[in-house]
Amino acid sequence: MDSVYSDIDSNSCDFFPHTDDEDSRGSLRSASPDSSPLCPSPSPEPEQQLQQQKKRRRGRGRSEATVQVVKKNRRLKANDRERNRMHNLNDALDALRGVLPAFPDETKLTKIETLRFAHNYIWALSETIRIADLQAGKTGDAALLLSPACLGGAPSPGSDACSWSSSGSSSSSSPAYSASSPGSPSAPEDCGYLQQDALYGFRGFVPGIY
DNA sequence: TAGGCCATCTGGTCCT
DNA sequence: AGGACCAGATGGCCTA
Repeated sequence: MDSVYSDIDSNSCDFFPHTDDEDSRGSLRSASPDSSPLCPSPSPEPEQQLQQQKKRRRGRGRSEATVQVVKKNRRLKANDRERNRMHNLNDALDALRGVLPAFPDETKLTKIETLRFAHNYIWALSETIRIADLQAGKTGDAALLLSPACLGGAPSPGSDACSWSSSGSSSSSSPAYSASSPGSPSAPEDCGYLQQDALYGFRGFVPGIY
């Protein structure tokens, strides 16, 4: 709309130097503070001050300029909160990127890629567990395909604690990216893509749930 | 240069 | 009333 705040915002990213109270007190000297209608300005100008005071009494207790400044300050404060909120969101996304298996020599995942990859990854892990359970039930062998550390807490960022070993054969350290839609809860019985096809294909992944 | 991604601003809505 | 959350708009940066 207007670029009034563009300069201000670039300078107010790191901190918000003053509060609403400070603003209403400090920058509203032209318009008298709303908190003290009975206390006139120290140097009463004859005509304009009287008119402003009349305006104040007529209105809701605040002059137009005061309302504008208060609005502007609220907006700046809201901008600051929104900025921090988005920073927190980005921090959480970074933490998620750190937990996910890293691409081999690839650029940082975008936001949407991170979310989709995490979705696929969780789904693939759960599939692995499911298959492991099935196989364990068949053979009576309780061999786990994933280390218990992978099943319990979150792996430390960048660690290999959850190295991909869905079958133990052709795993390498590559993550699994399901190119098919993992949104479907019913996974196909043939889970070979967990080791192969699912890898590196998620950028073309068309999610069904987004 | 077009398109994708991102950061930020902004106004609206909901919640406490 | 104020804060959190959300979605749309906008402009900058980067890459194919």
